[in-house]
Amino acid sequence: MARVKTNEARFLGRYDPRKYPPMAVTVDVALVSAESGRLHTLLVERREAPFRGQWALPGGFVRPDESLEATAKRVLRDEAGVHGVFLEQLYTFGAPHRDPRMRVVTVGYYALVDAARLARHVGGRTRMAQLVVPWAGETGGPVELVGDAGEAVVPAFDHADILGVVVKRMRGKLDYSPIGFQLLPDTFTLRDLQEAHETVLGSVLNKDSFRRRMLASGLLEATGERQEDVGHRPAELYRFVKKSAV
Amino acid sequence: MARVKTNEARFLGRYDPRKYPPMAVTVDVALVSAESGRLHTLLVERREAPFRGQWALPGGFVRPDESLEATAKRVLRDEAGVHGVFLEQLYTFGAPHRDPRMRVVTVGYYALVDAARLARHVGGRTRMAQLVVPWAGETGGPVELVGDAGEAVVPAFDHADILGVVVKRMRGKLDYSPIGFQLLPDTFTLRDLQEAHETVLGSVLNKDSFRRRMLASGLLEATGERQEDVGHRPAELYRFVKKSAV
DNA sequence: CCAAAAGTGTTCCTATTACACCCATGA
DNA sequence: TCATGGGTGTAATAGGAACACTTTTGG
Repeated sequence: MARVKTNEARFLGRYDPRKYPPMAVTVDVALVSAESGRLHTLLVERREAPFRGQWALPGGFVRPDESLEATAKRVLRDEAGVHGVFLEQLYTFGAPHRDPRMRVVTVGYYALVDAARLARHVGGRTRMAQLVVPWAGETGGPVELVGDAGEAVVPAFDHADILGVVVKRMRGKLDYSPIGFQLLPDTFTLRDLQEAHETVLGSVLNKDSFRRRMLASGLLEATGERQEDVGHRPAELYRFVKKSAV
Repeated sequence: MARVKTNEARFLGRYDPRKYPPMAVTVDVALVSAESGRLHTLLVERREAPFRGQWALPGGFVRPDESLEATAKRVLRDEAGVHGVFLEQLYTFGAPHRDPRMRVVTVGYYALVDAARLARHVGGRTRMAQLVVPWAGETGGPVELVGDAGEAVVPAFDHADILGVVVKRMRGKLDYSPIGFQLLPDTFTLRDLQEAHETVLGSVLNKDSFRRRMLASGLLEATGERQEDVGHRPAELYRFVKKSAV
């Protein structure tokens, strides 16, 4: 055992990492929200080549002593100004020439926030773009991005593909995982929640069964408060509660 | 607003990819099969430090002009001797000190084969180990590995964690994705298929509803042939057919 | 003829869907 | 009082689970 350790120590001392092909690892984060039937994401203007002047997902190189998730959190904080949101690893993209500078493998993450919070952090070098999904269900493929005026926004790198995987993942998880709540503020009505689900899925849902399914899930807690100034009967406001283990 | 800009400016100033210490990207592949209620995976003996003499998943560095999936296929071919099997990206592991040599980010893949085919490629520097899953459902966590004699096998690196994610992923996908077939030879009985599912899930399934569910899925095609020499009524042999788009 | 496992028809149960109707609010 | 959407009770339906039963082989 000591022998092995000694051998390993000697090996590590002689080890030269530079003989391996240079490769960079980045993390790109798709920050997504849903509002009035539309999915949005936050983009950052690139100030340097490649793709200078184009819009890209918030992202950055992984630092030597930083975990992948820590990189994602840092990027979200520094480039998008948000923290404490739902964040999950998505997929890793490593096509040889996806970055013209050098070989860059990027680990894609996606994060979910409510629309108001996303809008609060737009400005300067960042903007929002709407996701238009040109495929149904979980077919998959890149998404199209359009700006406020309906103009096409062509993202840098393979970020349209990354966003496509985000939508596919969200559609897949929505049924069995409480990610819909992540797109809403702290309190929300059942209709808000249903709209968020419909926006992600790109299809309409049955009102009654959706209500019952959500209430039966045990993930919702009535706040006792109601909407105000809504021009019709005000809906109950609910809060998301983590399902407690039995 | 100005605050955000300042952050971004600092961010840009700090980021010069050339300054960074080298980072390596590897691909590790968990080749899994199921037989008589047990999940197995193929391990390779490490001939060099770190973890010299220990057992690890087949893996290797991503080459400069090689996609991640190409690396996975090469590793499967060169180290495990199999090709043309189900292969899917799993998750990317990048904890800072998971490899003592240097910072190594590894993209985990998993591949599925039938047990006979896995056994055919064992020998020399490779062995099989049984996966023992110490958690129920999709709780998650590392798995334990045991050899033929029941002895514990401690894998190198974080490979026990990777295998844990494999099992969790398989359990999640089994219901809505035709991955069960990938664990079986070209023709198989419905009981074989049910056993494979039960092995992955770690729980027993209802015979009748499993049969009907599988036959209704349209993914199975009766070959017209039957088992031979089985000591009881021989079962129909089925074949997996890709669901054709309407 | 018996044991063992394949395969099938029927019923039960549960969860979703669909429909109908009442409720509460602003205008 | 009307329009609008929230909220609820009830019936219809689909799919899985459970059970009983028949079928087909080897011994």
